[in-house]
Amino acid sequence: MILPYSFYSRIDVVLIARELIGKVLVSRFNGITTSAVIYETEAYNGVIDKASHAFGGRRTARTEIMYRDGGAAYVYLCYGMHSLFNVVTNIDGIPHAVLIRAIKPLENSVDMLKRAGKPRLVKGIGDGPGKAAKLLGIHFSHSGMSLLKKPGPRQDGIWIEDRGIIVADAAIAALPRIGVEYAGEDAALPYRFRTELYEEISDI
DNA sequence: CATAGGATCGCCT
DNA sequence: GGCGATCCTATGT
Repeated sequence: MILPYSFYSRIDVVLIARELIGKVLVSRFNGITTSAVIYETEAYNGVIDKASHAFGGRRTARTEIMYRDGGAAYVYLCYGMHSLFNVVTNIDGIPHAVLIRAIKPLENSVDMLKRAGKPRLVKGIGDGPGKAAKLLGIHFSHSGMSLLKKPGPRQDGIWIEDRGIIVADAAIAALPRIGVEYAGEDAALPYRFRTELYEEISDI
């Protein structure tokens, strides 16, 4: 089933980041539907989180998306070349987000390989936030799209499904986030979640 | 208007 | 492990 508003609108972005492990991220662009299992995420805890783009209540044209009601895509350009895909959580006015850091291709991997410019599936193909977004064809111009409804077969869209995959807490490591050294004491918070279960390229 | 720097990646050694 | 790519975004004058 597609994850509903009630999943995204909750107050605990760290819990949501953990629960997104094992969920299936799906995109449909130009009639091509691709999907992948999420196996690494990071929580960004709004205005009190020094690592967040919304720290201190900062509002700009870019970060405005994060202040929206839960269930929207926040996609931004990093290092001038990588689109990084985030899920907006919490309710209108509270800028929580979860960065999707790693995915394992599921359906239509051939199309994902084309996007990645790779000849075949290899370990690590979707390991990294820039690579994950690229595999699914997600671009920073898609920032603000709703994740709450499946598009029609000819419509573009991004959504997340729960397909009943259960990942035990014991299989999920809580780690410090990557690339946020500037965030002072918040850099050490265990807001990154990762499981090794989907790192290998094989059937699920 | 000018500028510094970034929630990264891939290739090189 | 080091470095260059590459350009938007935020901030400051």
